[in-house]
Amino acid sequence: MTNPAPSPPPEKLARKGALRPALLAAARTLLDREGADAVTIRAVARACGVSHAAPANHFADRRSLLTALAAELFADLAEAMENALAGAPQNPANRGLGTARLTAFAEALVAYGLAHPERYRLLWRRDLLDGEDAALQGTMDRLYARLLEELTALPLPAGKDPETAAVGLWSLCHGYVSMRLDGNFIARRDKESGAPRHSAMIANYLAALAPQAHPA
Amino acid sequence: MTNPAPSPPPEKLARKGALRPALLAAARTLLDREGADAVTIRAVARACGVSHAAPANHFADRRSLLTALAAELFADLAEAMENALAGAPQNPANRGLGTARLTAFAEALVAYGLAHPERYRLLWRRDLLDGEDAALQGTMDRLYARLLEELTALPLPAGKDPETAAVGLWSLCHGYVSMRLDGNFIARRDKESGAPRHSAMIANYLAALAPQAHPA
DNA sequence: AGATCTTATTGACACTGTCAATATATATGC
DNA sequence: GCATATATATTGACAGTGTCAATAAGATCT
Repeated sequence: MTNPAPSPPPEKLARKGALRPALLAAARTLLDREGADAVTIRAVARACGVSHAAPANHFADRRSLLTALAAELFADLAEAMENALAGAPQNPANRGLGTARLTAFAEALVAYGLAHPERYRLLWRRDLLDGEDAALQGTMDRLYARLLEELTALPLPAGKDPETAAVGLWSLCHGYVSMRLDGNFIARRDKESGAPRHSAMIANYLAALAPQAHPA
Repeated sequence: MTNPAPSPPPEKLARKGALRPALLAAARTLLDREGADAVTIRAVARACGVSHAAPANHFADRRSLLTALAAELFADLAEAMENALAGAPQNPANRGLGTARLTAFAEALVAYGLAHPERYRLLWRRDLLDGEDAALQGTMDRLYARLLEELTALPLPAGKDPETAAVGLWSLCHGYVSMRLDGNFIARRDKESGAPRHSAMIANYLAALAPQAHPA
C-alpha cells in the first residue's frame, strides 16, 4: 500500500467533477489521431471511463461538443497568429518592411494548418459545427479584423480595395492548406527562390500589393 | 386501359436493369437538396424504390457510390472550364490578352462552386471519397495540367515559377469558394472596380503575374 | 436532517453501413 | 424447350451511432 493511487487510470481523471474538460481533452486526442469522424460522443465517453450518456450533461449534442472543441482550437490558432505578429517588425511606415507583418500572419496560418491537419480541417467543417456559436464566430471575426487592420496600415497602390486584398490573402492561404491536406498538392519548393512553395506564393502575392517595396 | 403506364412512378424508372444510373441520379438530387450527409445508401435506395441492400450490387460501399457521383460532377466542372477556355481569346502571344484565358479558367471554377454549393463541397470531401479512384484523380490531374499549360504559355516575368503561380491561382479560387460556401465571406463588390470581389481578386492576382499588361 | 439541484447510469428507439442467406429474373448453353 | 448459370434484388440480422426518458446517486444549501 505504498501507492494508494499508483497511477490513477487515465480514464478516471475526471473524478473531481471536472468531466467537461476531460471530455474536451479526450476529444482533442481522438481528433488528432483519427480525425473528426472518430470524435463521437460514445467514444469520448469511453475514453473518459463514463457511461455513454454522461456527456449529455455538459454538451447537448455532438455538434455542441465539436463546437466547443473547435472554439478552443481556433483560440490556439489566433494566439499563434498574434504571436507571429508580435514578433514581426512594428513599423509599417518603413517602406519595404510593410509586408513583413502580413507575411508573418499568413505564414503562421499555413504553418498551423500543415502542423495540425485534423484540427485545421475541423475548423472549417461547418456541417459538424454550430456556425452561430459566439465564441467561434467571435474569434474568427477578430482575426479577420486584425488582418484588415494590418492591411489598411499598409500604403496600398491606388485602385486596390484593402478588403479585397484581405479576402484574397486569406483565400490563398486557406485554399493552399486545404488542398495540401487533401493531398491535392504536395510539398515542393519554388523553382526560382528555392523557398517552400507556400512561402513563395505568399511573397508573390504580397509583393504585388506593395510593388514599391521591390529593391531596384 | 388507354394508358398502360400513365406515369411510371418515378421510383420505378430503373426497371430495365438500369438501376445504377438511377441511383446516381437520386444521389445527385439528394446531394443538391440536403447535402452529402443525406446521401446515404438507404435513402438513395428508397428514392429508387428498391430495397436497402439493392445498391450493393452496383456500389460496394457508400464511399464507392459517392466517388462515382463525384467523378460525374468533376467531369461536369472540367467541361465547364474547358468551355470557358474555348470561349476566351486564342492567342496568348498578344501581350495584354495573355491573362484572358486564365481569367476565364478561374472565373469558371468560382462560378461552378458558387452555383452548386453541395456539389462543389463533395468534390473535396476526401473523407467521403476514394482518393485513389482513377476517374477522379485523372480528371483533376488533367485540369491542373491544363492550367499549367496556359500558364507556361504566358510570358511570366523573370523570377516567377509557373507552378507556384498555378498553385497560387487554384488556391486563391478554392479558398475563396470554400469560405464563401461556409459563410465566412459574403458576396460583396470591390470598392475600387465595382466588380464582384472574386473577379477583382482574380484580376489583381493575374495582373501581378503579367505586369506588362497594364495600360500605361 | 431534509429538500433541491447537479450529475451519472441504464435502457430504449430509430437510423446508419454492411454482411449472409435467400429468392427471382435474366441469360446462356444444349 | 429446358436446365443450368449468372446477375440482380430481397429479407433479416448485427454493431455502431445520436438522442431521449426514467432512474439513481451525490453534493449543496437551508
